[in-house]
Amino acid sequence: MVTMVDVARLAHVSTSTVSHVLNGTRPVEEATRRRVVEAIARTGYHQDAVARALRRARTDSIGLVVSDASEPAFAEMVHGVEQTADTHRMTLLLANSGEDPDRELRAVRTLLGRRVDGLILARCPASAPSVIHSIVDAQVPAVLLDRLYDDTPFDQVSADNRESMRRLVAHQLERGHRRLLLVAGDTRVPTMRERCDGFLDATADCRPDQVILEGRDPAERAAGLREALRTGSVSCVVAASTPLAVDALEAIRDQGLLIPGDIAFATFDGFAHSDLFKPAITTVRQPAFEMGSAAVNMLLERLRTPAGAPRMLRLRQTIELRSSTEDHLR
Amino acid sequence: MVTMVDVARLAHVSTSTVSHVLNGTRPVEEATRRRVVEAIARTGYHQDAVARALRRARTDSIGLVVSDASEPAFAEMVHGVEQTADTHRMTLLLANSGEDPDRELRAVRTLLGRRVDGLILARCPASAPSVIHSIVDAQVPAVLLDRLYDDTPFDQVSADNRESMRRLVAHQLERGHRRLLLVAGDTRVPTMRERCDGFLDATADCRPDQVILEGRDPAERAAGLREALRTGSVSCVVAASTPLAVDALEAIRDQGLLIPGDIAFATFDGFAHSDLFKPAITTVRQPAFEMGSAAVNMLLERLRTPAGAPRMLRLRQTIELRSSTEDHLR
DNA sequence: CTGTTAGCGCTTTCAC
DNA sequence: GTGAAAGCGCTAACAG
Repeated sequence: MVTMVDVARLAHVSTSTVSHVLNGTRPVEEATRRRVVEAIARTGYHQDAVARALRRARTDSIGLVVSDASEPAFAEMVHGVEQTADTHRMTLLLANSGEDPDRELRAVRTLLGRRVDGLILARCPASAPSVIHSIVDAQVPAVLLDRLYDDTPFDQVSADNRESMRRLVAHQLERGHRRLLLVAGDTRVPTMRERCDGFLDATADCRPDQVILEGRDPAERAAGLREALRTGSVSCVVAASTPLAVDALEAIRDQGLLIPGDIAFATFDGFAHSDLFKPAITTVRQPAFEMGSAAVNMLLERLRTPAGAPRMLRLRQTIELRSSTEDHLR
Repeated sequence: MVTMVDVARLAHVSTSTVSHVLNGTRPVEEATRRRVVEAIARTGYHQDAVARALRRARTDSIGLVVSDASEPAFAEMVHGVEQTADTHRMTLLLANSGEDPDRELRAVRTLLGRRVDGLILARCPASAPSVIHSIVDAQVPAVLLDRLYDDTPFDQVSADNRESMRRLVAHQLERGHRRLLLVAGDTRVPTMRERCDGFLDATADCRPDQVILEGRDPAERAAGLREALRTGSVSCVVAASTPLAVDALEAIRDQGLLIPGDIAFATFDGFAHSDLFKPAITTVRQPAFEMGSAAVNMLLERLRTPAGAPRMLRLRQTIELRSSTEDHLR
């Protein structure tokens, strides 16, 4: 392996000069500089980021732990994080907890051990408190992404889930729906909790018939859906996330019901290219890429100014109205 | 920061004993071991992976460079890579070239500088030859994923694109289609080239009317599609990837044509949850997750036994037949 | 079974 | 404007 020593020898300078040429950390006479650059080219030298990191005590890298890389919304966030990190010449270390608290803790510890300069975290339900302690102990800045918690000393980035759901449901109420079903999912997940609260906000006044289907077990959910749909006590279904929407759509299809003819339907996060397919589904869309991007920016800002109270950023979601909620079109 | 020296002092042993306890690299008397473990707990010590990597000259990490993280197929591959890397206690460094050769080269160099133990690469079109040179020079094992090249000394993992396309198109010919349109996309990308070749294989014998729409410019593609569809000279459209399918579906919709009534349609890679939406699209599905997984396994194997000829692995794709090609259902 | 010690390749004082 | 040298925290001979 070719090291700075080889370059220095060839250029008849010290390693410190090579280092300063490489990093532009102090003035170097043009002639010297040129000899060094030349020597680097001849030897094919490349800086060793590991040694550099050890010496400088920073790695120019950030760690990202997501709870479920297979969900499109998270994939987009990962993309946003990668892109923005790259812009700032930071390398991304990616880990996936798969919604498993143990794996999450292991991932966080691994990344801390690798001395990432900062950490971005979409925590999983039942996330261990030691995750937070580990990060605090390591004195590494972190930002929580999407899944927000009250009790943390960290910056946070999320979307206006509660308000978006309130508006979505309010709209359905305006259209005259009085028998609503919310497929709420695992409300231990803050995002889901917020969406659920938004639903309650919307229905608080006019108090329509409503069923809220909580719980994380898909089989149980399917049964609940079947039951609710069969009795015909529902005119509008709202799913709080894509996987929940899949379950709901399957149940609706299996029940032989038509959207929007028999039942109105809307979801959060949704599906790609909804405009190309039927039913075209009304969707509350997260600015997932931007959320990832914002998380990186917050992290880098915090790296510059470690002091100060934790910040919280809520990005606006957009409601894409489509024919699945246009039941007069039937 | 607490280091091994602190632990050693507290446990009244040398740092080498601490190291050996930590890594299990030599027998340590039970009483000593316990003292060390105790001291580690008391101090809250965590191994510094950076220092360790520098000393051992391996990082227990692998680098992944994908060409477009926003395509679902790639997102799945990333997921497969992450999962499998994690199983082997390897950390994943992720970079995204965004189909830009310069960014790709930069990403590869960055990852090599970080001394990844191996590299997985989905190269972009017009990928620079220096990408390969850099990797060879660094003597880092690599495996090419999805996008395959003849001229490389690396292991490769892909799918049987050519054969799958041949079968897909043969099926359409059997159904009586004689006016075919292939939306082939950027055939500089090997994957696209292979799919295109499979199309030619299938039509070689019976020589139906066929149009092959190549090119990477979306606007140009849209114009070509409009033209081909307007003249009514097409009874079956095949798209070679998801983005191409999007363009095609938009054109078909804008032309007021119905699938499968007016026109049969099939695509590669496709959309998530195709069974929930209309038109339900016949799709050749890549085992994307498995491809990522296989790439990691090949890489680790190569790490163990660096010698030997490059291997090539082709995973089987599956053809999911749906109603978009069932034109008798009209 | 355990300790001493020489670095891994780099950055950064400090001195000239 | 440049160089000498001291480590960053760890592993792995080597020696006992």
